[in-house]
Amino acid sequence: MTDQVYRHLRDGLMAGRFAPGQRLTIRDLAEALGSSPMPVREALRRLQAEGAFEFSGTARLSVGQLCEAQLRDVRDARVALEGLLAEHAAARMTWVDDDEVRQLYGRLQAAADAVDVTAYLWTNFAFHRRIYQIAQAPMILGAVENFWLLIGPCFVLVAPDAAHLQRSMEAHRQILDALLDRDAPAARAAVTDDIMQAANCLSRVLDKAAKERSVAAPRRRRGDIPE
Amino acid sequence: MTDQVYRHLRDGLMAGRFAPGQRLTIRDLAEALGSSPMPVREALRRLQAEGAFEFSGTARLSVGQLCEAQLRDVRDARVALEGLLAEHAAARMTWVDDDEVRQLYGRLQAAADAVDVTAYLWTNFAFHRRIYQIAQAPMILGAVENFWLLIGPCFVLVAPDAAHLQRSMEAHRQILDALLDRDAPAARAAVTDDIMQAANCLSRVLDKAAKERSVAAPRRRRGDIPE
DNA sequence: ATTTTCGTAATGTGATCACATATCTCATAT
DNA sequence: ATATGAGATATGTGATCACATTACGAAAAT
Repeated sequence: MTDQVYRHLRDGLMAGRFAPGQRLTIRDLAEALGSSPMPVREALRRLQAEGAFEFSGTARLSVGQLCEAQLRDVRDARVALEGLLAEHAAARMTWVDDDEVRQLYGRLQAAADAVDVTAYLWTNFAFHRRIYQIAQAPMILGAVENFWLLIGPCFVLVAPDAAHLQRSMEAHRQILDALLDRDAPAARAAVTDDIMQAANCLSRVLDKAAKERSVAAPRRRRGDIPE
Repeated sequence: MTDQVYRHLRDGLMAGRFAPGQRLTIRDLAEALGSSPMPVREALRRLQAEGAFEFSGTARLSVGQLCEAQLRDVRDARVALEGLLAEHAAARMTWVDDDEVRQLYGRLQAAADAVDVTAYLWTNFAFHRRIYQIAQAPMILGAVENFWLLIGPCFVLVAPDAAHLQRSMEAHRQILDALLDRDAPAARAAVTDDIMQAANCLSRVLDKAAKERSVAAPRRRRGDIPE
């Protein structure tokens, strides 16, 4: 049942149901999930190991939040790893995979048109995951999913930007085309574009948010919640 | 105190003090470390999340072991990630770092000459870690260290191969030279060589071990320990 | 009105216990 | 001698409890 809690939290993270820095308590989560605190503790330790949550040393548990430098690191690592997976996927792709990837692309387009951010986030990860599974390199995919876990909460902030969703769909279209053409270099390039675009958009949004916050709340009071 | 247990196990893993597939029990570890089973459980769950241990679903806990395909994945991921870190390290390197890296190189050479495998493994990771810290990309370094955790136990098998140790030192010499020259492409190439060489050697040793095992013990009895 | 201080409530941590289940051992049958 | 089966042991899991520490909030002093 620890796994059940783990899945729930992991899925919630990727779907953007947690805000960066949001505070949680083990007991509340346990009650919400109808279990004892113990499985929640173990699941949280596991997610802490993956960097998704932070046990702030002292009686404080919160959703992890990434600074600018960390976002840059994640972006670089994703470009390296997902680029590799995209190449392999293009090389190993068979006609059976074509339909599934096309179908996922369609669902992604639908979510983008409906501007349903949670659905878009979820489908986006499913789209990429399905592609990378074709590469048949589960260890690398695991590392990549760990990074997704970290940026999941951040992407909620990008949500309201409908323009980014459509721009992102262009990159996804290029990924799809490259895969259907079995063009490995093009697949890597398209995935790189997608990641870089998302990172740029996120960086812009965070900058703006930081500015607004510094104007609205120039100094922090004692009991202020970090986010 | 969970962290204490975690560090102990993690260090032991990297130093090659655990054999792939080796079976463990929570209670034994707790007794050996002088704590209750609880911290051990949490530390193990954390290490399971990183793939270092396997909770075989059912009352079975063992050190993770990698098959050939997984070793290939880890190799590819390491080339991608550590190559990136090596480039950044060469770019950001200052004269202060030169001495430290040189010193670590000296200790590595000493361990190689003494054919002290545990010391060599440990110093090898310290050498690479120190270099990658210069890259100032802790998220990427974290992912890389996770991979080290997985291959740590495997490298014990390579231990007896003194020839590999000296060959590996040539690659390390090239890494050192590239860094001192602030030559990013050369640093990446040298690190790639190092990783590929180690992977090849490991692959050879595992092939040979598999063959010997299939000859020596053609069929497995009921109570046999997998390794 | 702001800052400081102190008391209370809450939270993570560790320990112990009970339980379901798989594993191991030994006896038995072939 | 080997294979099979049943009893006993051991192991991971979950729950509950006690505790140290910390964060929170109200009250008081400036």
